[in-house]
Amino acid sequence: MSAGVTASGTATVDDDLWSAIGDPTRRRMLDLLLTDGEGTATTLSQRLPVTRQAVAKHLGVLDRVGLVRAVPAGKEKRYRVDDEQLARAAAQLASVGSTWDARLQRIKRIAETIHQNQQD
Amino acid sequence: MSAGVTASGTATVDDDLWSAIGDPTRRRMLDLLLTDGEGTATTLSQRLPVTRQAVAKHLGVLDRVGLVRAVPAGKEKRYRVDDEQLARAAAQLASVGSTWDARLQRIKRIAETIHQNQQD
DNA sequence: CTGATGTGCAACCAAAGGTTGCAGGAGGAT
DNA sequence: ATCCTCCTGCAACCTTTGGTTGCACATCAG
Repeated sequence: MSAGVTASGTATVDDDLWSAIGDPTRRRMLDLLLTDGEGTATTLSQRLPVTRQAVAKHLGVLDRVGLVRAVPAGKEKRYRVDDEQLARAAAQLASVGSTWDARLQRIKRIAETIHQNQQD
Repeated sequence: MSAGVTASGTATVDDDLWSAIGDPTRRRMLDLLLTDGEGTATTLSQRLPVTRQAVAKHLGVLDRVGLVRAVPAGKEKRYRVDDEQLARAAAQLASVGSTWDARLQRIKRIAETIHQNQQD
């Protein structure tokens, strides 16, 4: 059930990764993990408007796509961001963004060309 | 129902816009609209693995956040991408991506500093 | 051992993406 | 005007997913 390529075959985006970072709560969790260095389901839930169990599920999702790694420490289970995977995710975000920008530019350019030709 | 700022107060991301572009089907619809220039619920659904009704709902969402604009043309209702809004969305994607990158860099730098201090 | 604290699992709820089915409006052909 | 076709819009329904509550189990501190 992974993904690959969009309908137009340009973006080459991993849908699993996207849906993982598409959720606002998960994005905030990543933010917290980045700033704090690490965190458990309990500590994260204290700084978020959701319950510990919800956070635990999200951590499961993030762990499954590899954005986060669990480090069991006795009683608790500390989670830390996987740098490489997050970098990959960030790259994909930037990629899609710049793809859109590029197309918008191209469209604008074409529009201007048409405008010029009509003036001839 | 808008949004604003993440838990750490850094990103300033519009959650409505994010959730709009977070859906893979909607992203592909935007792709198609960008490449084709315009499209109706029917034409888009023909090039996507979902039904016309599903596409119509997505167009509703995209229209609500302003990423797309409807242009009634007699029998059919043509949709076109709103350039400014999509540019805004692209900027936000790039913003979050670069924020993550920056934090990863900072963490890496700190780690290296600690490593150095330990060697003293 | 006893009491906190942290985790894990299960049942349950609501919202969202998706489907089928059907009624209705706009054009083209006769 | 009529009929047929095509596209849209609305409603009911299913499934997944983000979220909750509740409870059982494990681990550390006293």
